[in-house]
Amino acid sequence: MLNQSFIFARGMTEELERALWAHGLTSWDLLRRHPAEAAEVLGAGRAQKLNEAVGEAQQALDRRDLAWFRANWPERELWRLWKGFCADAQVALIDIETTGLTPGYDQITVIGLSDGVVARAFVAGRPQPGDDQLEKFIEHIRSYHLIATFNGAAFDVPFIEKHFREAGFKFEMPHIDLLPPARSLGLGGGLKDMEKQLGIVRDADIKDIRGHEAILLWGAWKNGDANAYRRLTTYCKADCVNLRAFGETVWRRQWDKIFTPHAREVDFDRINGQQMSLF
DNA sequence: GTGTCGCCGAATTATCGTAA
DNA sequence: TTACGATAATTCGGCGACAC
Repeated sequence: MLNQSFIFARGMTEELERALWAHGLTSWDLLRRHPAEAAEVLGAGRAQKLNEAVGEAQQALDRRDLAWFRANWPERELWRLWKGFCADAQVALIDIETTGLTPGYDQITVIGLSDGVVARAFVAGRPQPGDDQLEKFIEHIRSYHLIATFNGAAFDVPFIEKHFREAGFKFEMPHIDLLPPARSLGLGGGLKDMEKQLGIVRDADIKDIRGHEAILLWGAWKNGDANAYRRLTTYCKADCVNLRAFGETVWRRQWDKIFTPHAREVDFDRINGQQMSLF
């Protein structure tokens, strides 16, 4: 959970964070209410600095300062924002289809955008009824507080920002790229391979589509094949919707790895830190 | 005060793997 | 097939502890 993390503060390490959790300081609130205990773990100077950093983060969270989190939260720990940063419906799950791999040379054909329940497709050229013009994407994305992708740090985000560069568009909200945290759990391959490893299933008619086939489907649609259009947009939207279950699983497994084994619950008021009990 | 050592974090470099 | 971010490995610099 976001407000149980201290790793964002300068000078913090995973070891120190675990030591805080093991001493019962398992949230921002507990840390701020028990500075003496924090000083026991970190030393007075570092504890004071951490307290200030937590206060700054809490203020940024209260005023929904997305830019603060984008600038100050360590990239490799952004997956922690999955819980506690904003409502699920404010997390934009994004996937794109393109004509190739090179931003600036290849073109975006479809952008899929989902809140995890429903998905819409923003399509280049002439979208079919029910879908939106590609250019409408930047209007819709502004209402979200967090974006999540698979390998989006290297692919989707630079592609989208390059496409909308002339409109002055850049993502202002924090971005969770689910690929690195999934890999650190021992999952391998691309998104579809990882989904299989996690038991996440797709509809039968699109389950075998891979990225390179999206290029062929786009070409077929340009030649008038309406079924290719339907398969392409369905595939793109399914990639987005599935990111919800994928992200939930990755987050849960990560949290169970780093937090659950180390954290202890302590009733500071009752026993003055003399006795601990396991969660 | 000076020099050495070890530790830690930051910066740099090389390699890997994924996206369509 | 290319670009780019993540990761691991390596290097560098700052700092404190210690001995002389």
